[in-house]
Amino acid sequence: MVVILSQRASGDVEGNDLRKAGLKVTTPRVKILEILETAVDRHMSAEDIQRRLVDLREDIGLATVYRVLTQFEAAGLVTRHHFEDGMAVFELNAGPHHDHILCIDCGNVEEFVDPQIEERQRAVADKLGFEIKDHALVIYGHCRRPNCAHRKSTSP
Amino acid sequence: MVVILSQRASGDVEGNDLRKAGLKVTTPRVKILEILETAVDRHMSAEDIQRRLVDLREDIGLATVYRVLTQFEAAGLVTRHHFEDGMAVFELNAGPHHDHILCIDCGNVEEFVDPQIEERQRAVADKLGFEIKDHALVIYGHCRRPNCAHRKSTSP
DNA sequence: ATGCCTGCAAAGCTTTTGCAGATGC
DNA sequence: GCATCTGCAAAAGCTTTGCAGGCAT
Repeated sequence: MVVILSQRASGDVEGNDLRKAGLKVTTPRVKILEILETAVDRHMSAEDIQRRLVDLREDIGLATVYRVLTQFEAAGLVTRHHFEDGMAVFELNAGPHHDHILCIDCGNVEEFVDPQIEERQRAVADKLGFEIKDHALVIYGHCRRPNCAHRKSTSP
Repeated sequence: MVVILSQRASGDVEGNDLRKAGLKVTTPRVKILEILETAVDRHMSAEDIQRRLVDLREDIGLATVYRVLTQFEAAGLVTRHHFEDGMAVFELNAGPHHDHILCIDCGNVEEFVDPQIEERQRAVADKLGFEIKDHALVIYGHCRRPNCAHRKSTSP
């Protein structure tokens, strides 16, 4: 017996996500969603994504990338982060909330959740009389990856 | 007996801070430092500061404000934050490290430190093999100030 | 068929930079 | 007096918007 595990025509699952979000299923949207789903680095800037599109021989303008990402954000499909380098990065919303720790040298981004931190934040907000809507915790540091400082050397 | 508590000619303390930072004591620098020291809201954007300068009848260009703030940042006098609204805000470095909680409605920013959060961050970084250089935690929410939603109504 | 999308180009916003004149030391 | 600093204007980078044509439904 053979079980077909991932019978997914191109645009199938993505199409459903898009339709659920009330968006027409178009090439730019499907492609961008695919890129975000299959990205090695889950945190991409608009330019990163467009570079990827160019690689894939997709003729999609940067303006469209921004428009699509903004729509995705509104639909809750992606989250927009502003790390300290000014440029916005987008991340597919899969799995629950998490925070980020990123390497100053190579740009490596890792995700984590710490229940105690989450808990203490609620306590702090409570004490100060705030009703938490959202929060962003980013730790900056140096990672110990073998190929770290990679980006440092290629773009000095 | 009379003790003179704050015998500070204009530019006195600021001048020392500036000289210590290796910066010439000039009008723009002194004024901007004064504004940051006396600000009700310790977190100001470049534009906020320039508006203040205009109020004080100081003819100082926005470019200079940015230049001075960048120098102050390099000298460790101020910290530049990028909250999620895109515009950078600057804060005078007084007192130890702290995190921020800010109101989505009125822009009210409060500061806090939570030893447990700090501690857990070190633990997380350690587990993931990062050497922490810095971190930014911002909680976004709704505050319960009597005059909250103030900014919401003035700039809709 | 029609109303939502896209590409292109142009504008918008914050921030930076070049240059000639001004200013602190 | 000389190097540093400032003001102005122009440029730069990221992101958004206007418009005419294209595409999904």
